[in-house]
Amino acid sequence: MSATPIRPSDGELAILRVLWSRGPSTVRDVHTELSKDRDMGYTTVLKLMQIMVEKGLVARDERTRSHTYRPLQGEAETQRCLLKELLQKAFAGSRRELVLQALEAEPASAEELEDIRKLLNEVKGRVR
Amino acid sequence: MSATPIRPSDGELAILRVLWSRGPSTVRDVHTELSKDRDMGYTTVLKLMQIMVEKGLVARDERTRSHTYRPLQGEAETQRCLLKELLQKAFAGSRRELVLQALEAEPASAEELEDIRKLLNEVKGRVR
DNA sequence: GAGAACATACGAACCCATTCGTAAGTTGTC
DNA sequence: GACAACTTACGAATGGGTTCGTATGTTCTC
Repeated sequence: MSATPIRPSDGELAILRVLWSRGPSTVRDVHTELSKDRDMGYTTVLKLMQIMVEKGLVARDERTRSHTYRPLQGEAETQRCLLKELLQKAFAGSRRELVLQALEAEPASAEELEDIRKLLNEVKGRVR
Repeated sequence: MSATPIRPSDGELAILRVLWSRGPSTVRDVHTELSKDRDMGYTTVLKLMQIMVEKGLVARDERTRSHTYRPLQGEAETQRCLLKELLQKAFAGSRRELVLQALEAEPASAEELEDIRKLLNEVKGRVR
């Protein structure tokens, strides 16, 4: 049983994504990774990660000189949390509408649709 | 051809939802409607709607004493805008993952899944 | 016409997320 | 040991969104 996931801010989410893909990392690691996209200072990332510790989004191992951080909630879990929020705020809770707009957001390719159809069957199999 | 939709904030989205469902409305209308859920002052809604005019989210008709406001972008359009943003920020652009987590966010009922399956077929028909 | 009720306008305060400069401590190198 | 490189800690500025008090003007009612 896990606690209800904490909703990360945009910046926090970006950091979490690095941690999910890289595994436990130092501030330097994360900063290096994020610097590929945006341009941000080292201490900015540090500060953000410190805040994330307070919030309980990540845990910090201080045994090494450069502290290493690891995520405390999973990627799927966090995605569902964010999705659920958007579902309520913008779709009045209608998942059908959400999926519809997700598919129409940009023209979907035939493969993509086929892929999702398979997915649907799997989920369906689990329900009955 | 319409301009790219403007991303509304949470408060703005709540107001837009009222306008979409009620049609052109006054500040009083919107405030009355929103008050059913949250507890917010009249001038708060007014201020927010004034800002929305500046942003180009709504248009204001000042011919009547109580100005009436109407949305300048559609609901589906706005939903896609928000969804697209989340898709990039939390799902690395993978719509498959997004749909998966949407379906697993809460146990989906069999009807709901069937509903979405039909939806998928429709979209599919449009592609080929 | 006086007063109540209602409308808009606007400035100020507040919260949260983000950003970064600077200080201070640790490690490593010569 | 001195200096460079690196690390964490922390305070402060900034910006967007939200909230609301107050001022001011208009309409309605008696």
